[in-house]
Order: sequence, then C-alpha cells, then structure tokens
Amino acid sequence: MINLEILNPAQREAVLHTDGPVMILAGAGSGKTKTLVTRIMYLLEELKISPFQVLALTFSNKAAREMRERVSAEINMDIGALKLTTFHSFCSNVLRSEASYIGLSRNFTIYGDSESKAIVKTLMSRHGISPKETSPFEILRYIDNIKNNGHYIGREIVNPAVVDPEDEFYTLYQEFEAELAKANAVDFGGLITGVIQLFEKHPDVLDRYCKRFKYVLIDEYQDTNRAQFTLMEKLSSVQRNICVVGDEDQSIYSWRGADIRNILDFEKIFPDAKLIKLEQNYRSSKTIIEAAAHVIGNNELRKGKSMWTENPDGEVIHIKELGSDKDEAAFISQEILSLSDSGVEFRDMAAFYRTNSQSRILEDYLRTNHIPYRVVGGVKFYDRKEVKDLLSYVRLVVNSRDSLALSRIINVPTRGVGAVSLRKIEDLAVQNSVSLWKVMEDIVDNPDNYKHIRLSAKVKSSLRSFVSLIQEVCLLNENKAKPSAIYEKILFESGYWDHLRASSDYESQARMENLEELQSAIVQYESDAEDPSLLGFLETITLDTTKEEDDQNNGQVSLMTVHGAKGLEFHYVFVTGAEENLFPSFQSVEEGGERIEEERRLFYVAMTRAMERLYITFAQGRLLFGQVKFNGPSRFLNEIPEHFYSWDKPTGNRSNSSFSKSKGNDWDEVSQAVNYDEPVFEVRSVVVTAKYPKGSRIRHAIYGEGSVIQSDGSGSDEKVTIKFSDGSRKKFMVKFAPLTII
DNA sequence: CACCGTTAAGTTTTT
DNA sequence: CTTAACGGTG
Repeated sequence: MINLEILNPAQREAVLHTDGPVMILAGAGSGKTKTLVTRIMYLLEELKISPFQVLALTFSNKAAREMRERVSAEINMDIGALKLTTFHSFCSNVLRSEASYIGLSRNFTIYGDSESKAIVKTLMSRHGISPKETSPFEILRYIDNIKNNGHYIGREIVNPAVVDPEDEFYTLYQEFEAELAKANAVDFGGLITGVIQLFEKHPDVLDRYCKRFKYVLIDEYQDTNRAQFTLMEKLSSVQRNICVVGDEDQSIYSWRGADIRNILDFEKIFPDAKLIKLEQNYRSSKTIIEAAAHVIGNNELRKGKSMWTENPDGEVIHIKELGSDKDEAAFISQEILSLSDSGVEFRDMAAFYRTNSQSRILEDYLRTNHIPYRVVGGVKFYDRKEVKDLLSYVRLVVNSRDSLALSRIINVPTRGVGAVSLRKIEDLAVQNSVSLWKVMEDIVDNPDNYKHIRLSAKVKSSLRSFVSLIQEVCLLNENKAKPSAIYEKILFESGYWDHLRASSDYESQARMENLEELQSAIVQYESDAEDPSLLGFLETITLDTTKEEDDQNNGQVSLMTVHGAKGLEFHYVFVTGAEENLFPSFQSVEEGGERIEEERRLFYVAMTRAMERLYITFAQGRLLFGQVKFNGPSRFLNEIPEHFYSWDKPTGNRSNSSFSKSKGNDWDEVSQAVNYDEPVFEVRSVVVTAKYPKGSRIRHAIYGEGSVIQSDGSGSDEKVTIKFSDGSRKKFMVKFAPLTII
C-alpha cells in the first residue's frame, strides 16, 4: 500500500492524475523526485501496471539511477523491466533492436562531440574552408540545431527558417550524415532523430512501442529539445498518458537545443492537459526562497509560479565584496574553516562558479588550508588523449568501418605510417568506396596489387603487424573474450604501454596511471553488466560520463559549475564570481535579451541550492586571461531586495595608483599590501574615471560610430574594445586611437 | 616523419 | 595564465 499521506495536496494530485496528459511544474526543492517516484509506484502497485509498460525518461544517468534506486527500495517487485533511463540510452536501444529497418548495422558506434568535430574538420578541409574564417563549432552548431529540431536526411524541411536547403552549410550537413553512415556511426542528436525517422517510416514499429508503453513520464522537461518533444509525442500518441515534469525557471541548457517553448506551449499542444504546480519549497529558508523569487521574477519567459515555504526566515544572504579573486578564495577558505570549527560537516558545504577555470584558484586555497574538497565534473576522464587513443583501438575492433578511430591510432604509437602514407590509403578507400580498414587488409593480403602507390617497406611491414594485431583482437572479441583481457592485449601488444614507459617524464607517468584506471573501469563494468561485451562497454561510457567518485561524497567540500549543481542541495552554499561579464557571462551580456534570462535562471538555480546559508561573493578586480578586469557586481545582486542581504565590503583596500599600474603578477603583491584606511570606493572610481568607460558611445576617425563594450586599465594604459555599428569588434590603445565621445 | 617553438584565442556541457 | 594548433627545422 502506498502512503499518500506524506504528500501535500498538489503532489498527491500529481500522483493520482494518471489519465491523459499532465504537466507538473515543479519549483526548486518542491519534492519533484519524491512525487515522480511515488507516481511510478502508484502505477505499478495500485493500478497494477506491469513495469514493462512504463517508460520514464530522464536526461542524466545520475537522475535515472537515483530514481530507480528509490523505486526499488520502496516497492516489493522486480522492476528490471521498467524502462527508466535517459533519452539517449533509450533511443540507442531502440535503434540497435530495430537497426535493420533503417539500414543501420546494430554494432554502430556512437560519436561524441569530439568525433563529430573531427568529421566537420575533415569536411571543411575538403571544401577548402579555413577554420579561421569559419569555426568548426559554427558548423557543428548548425548541424546540431538541425537535429535538435527533429530534421533528418530524407525528411522534408521542417522549418525553412531553421534550414535553408540552398545554404552551403546544409551541404556540409548532408555530407556529415554521409560520413556517419559510411562509418556505421550515429551522433548524439542522430540517436533521437534516428528513432523519429524509424517511427515515421515504419508505423508498425511505432505502433508496437505505443502499445507497450501505457504510461510515459518525462523528467526535466524544460531541457527537452524539439526532436525529443516529437519523439515523446509519437510515443504517447495512442495511450495519451503522458506526464511531463519540469521547471521553466531552471531551463539552463538552451544553448544545447533545449526549447523552453516545449514547456510554455504544452497546453496549446495538449489542450486537455492538466496543469499542476508544485510551489511549496521544502529545501531553503524563507529568506533564500523569497530573494530567489524576486530575481527570477524579472524574467519574461515563464509561466509563473509563486514559490513559498513554511520554513523559518533563517539568516540574511551574505553578499561579500572582495578585492581580488585571491581574496575571494581566501575568504571562502576561512569561512569554511570557521564553519567546520563550529561543527558543520565539509560535505554540507559547496562552492559554485560560472566557468571551470575559476576552480583552480579555489582549489589552491583549499589545498593550502588542508580543506578536503572534490571537484565535480571538470576535465573529463574519457576526454584524455591516452584514454581516447586506447578507446579508438576498441572502437575499431567493435566497428571496423570506424575510419575516424582507425586514422587516430594508425600511427599511435608511431609506427612510421604518417600523414603522407595515410593520405594515400585514404585516397584508395575513396576510389574503391570501401572502408579504410578494408584497404589496409587488402594491402597486406595482396601487396602486389598496390605497387603503383609506392609505400615504403617500413610502412608495409608496419601495416602487416598492425592489421594482424587488430584481426587477432577481433577474433577474441567474436569469441566473447573478456573485455578486460582484450584491452590488455591491445595495450601491451600495440606498443602503447612501452611507448609511455620509455619516456620517463611526469606526464607519461600520469598517462600510464590513467590507462590503469581505464582498465579498472572495464573490470568494474564486467562485474556490473549482465552480458559484458566491448560494444556494451563503449556504449556505457559514451552515454554515461559520470565518474564513480562523483556519486559519493566522503566528507568533502564540493566544487562545481552552476550547471553541475542543478538538482543538488547543500546546507551552506557559496556562489562565487557574481560579477558582470562573468555571471552573467560577457557573451550573454553582449547578446542580451533571452541570453540574459538564461543567465538569470542560472543564478536562480545557484541560489536555490542553499538550504540554510547562502554566500554570494564577488571580486572588484579579477585576473582573467592574465589581465586584471574590473567588472563590477553582477546585475543580479541589484535584483535582490535590500532587506534580504548584508553586503560586506573588504576590510582593507589598496590605493588607486597602485591599482592602475598593477598588472600580471604585481597584482599579487598589491593584493597583499593592504591599506586599512581608505574607503573602498576609491578602487571602483578607477573604472569610472576611465576616459571611455564601458557603454560610452564613441566615434572612431576611420571606423565610424560604435560603443565601448570593454574597458581595461586606465591612464596611458587604457585599452578599449569597441563594437561598431556594422557588428565588428576592435581593440584599441586609447592613447593612440583617434576616438571622440559622442 | 618527428619534434619543438611560436602564436592565437579562450562559456556553460545532462547525452 | 593556460592550451591547442600550426609551421619550421632536424
């Protein structure tokens, strides 16, 4: 029997309203996961729905795992058949099961961002587009955008505003798709569009899935893109029991295609939809909730919820103004130490930052103060060069058509098959329209047929041993050898390990340790998986990048980006770097509009992580790209009503003159040389006395009118970045540039 | 073909 | 200040 007494009325309604479409708008800390878990239990236990007939999709593996654990802990039933997984993993499963319908081979490789980028780069060079005029990212974003909007090859153009078939980029998109098909690979976006394609071309297949899934649940609905929306719509088209849960105020991934319209327009698309708002917050103090509500209230793009809480007022928000980024890190360390002295556990404290690069200085200070900490996210293990190299061997073994993987490792470690030889072999592959691997095999088998391309004896002998190594490994793989055994064979017989051992520098040492860690990851996978295989391992790591350590906290302070903090909560929270051009980021400041709204949502997410005490810190000057920047406090601080915070200025100050002269490492010394007498405003006046402060309209004798978007230094050192009316940006030394104020 | 020095540019990243 | 990517030399 399910206990519904523990739910508030809105939560209970969210559980009990099982017929027809429902949208649950769940504010931060409103018991969203609890409600979802209870709803699933209610379906299974009270309505006697088979776990096999329930589909629950989340965005992160972490969320999926957590939910599954909670359901299985509270229910006396085998929920192995319950499809509770991520969008991408679900789609990958569907594609592998139904691969034959759309001309895929079921051992397809999933390409991540870096693989996609590599393909784009080769396409660009083929078209003679230099990366200087067009960034590969621009093209990637274009391709991504097409897919996020649910378009795939062969489908009529979804939205002519998004996709113009005459566009040169569209040609690149088509070629990109052709490359993927050749490599028997699917990228992240393609997993989703692939399933849409499958369902549109084969209604019988769709029908099978529709009949199976009587109930569909979507978590983090604010982060779905149009393609995911289309998919969800199709899957629930027969039963119409679709339940989406989200919070438009926590939509922080629009730059990855998340479409906030999915949430704003849900009721238009499903006119019979039931709308339920979970507005009571159980997490934070009343002060934090009300302050955060004021900030997010400045956004236009929202449906509007009114968050409230029965929690006590708690203390005011501690806004702390500091001289420099170092002072900020020092302050946070000191504060953590004194909290710890008064009995607060390290695990209950966290510091958030807008950009990963801000973590370094914090780490330095935490380390010197002997504070245990963990960095969540950050540099991804599977992005390391050596790890990618070894995984490329594995990918080649699993899918011999993966030419990208092959060309990555054909000369790693160096075997004398360099760019020139590779080029020749690639040309052959194109001419005969076969895969790179097939050509290599053929060169080894029938060397006489390839005399005309003049490969050196060294190259040929290298190819021979390389090909036979891969063939041996493939054989092992076909005979279901243990993935870890296969990995070891590759590691040692490819010469990779010896190559690292040969160079005794510190870096190679670290690389060897990483490869050992990869080995343990495989062993771990073998003990977890039901039917371990190399393919399964690859799939697991491309679709689930969470590290083991990220899931547990052994009494450490947590450091992470604000993005990484979504869904988490801590008793004591430091939101750092609350400065203009940092939080909100300078790109968003420049573009304004919806971009600022997204930054505001990000700020809102950061604030609402805190349960008891919230610190917001900012530095008057910060070392960015080796230069001190004076950005001033974040606009979001002004959006918090005064009575919710205390605003502490630095205890010390440095003189005006030393500030303007300081740059680079001088900053350090200046920062130590504290002058306790002068008021703090002196420092900020430096910014104000700039001849051309940020925002001023100017005329340049040659380039015409524009506005100053950035101002650094002062006096004869002053530099300004100006955005002209034609959109171009230029940087000038004020003392040389012919500028006048308008 | 491999290595080293110079140069340019620099968000966020559930999958 | 970093790091990735390029171009020249051994």
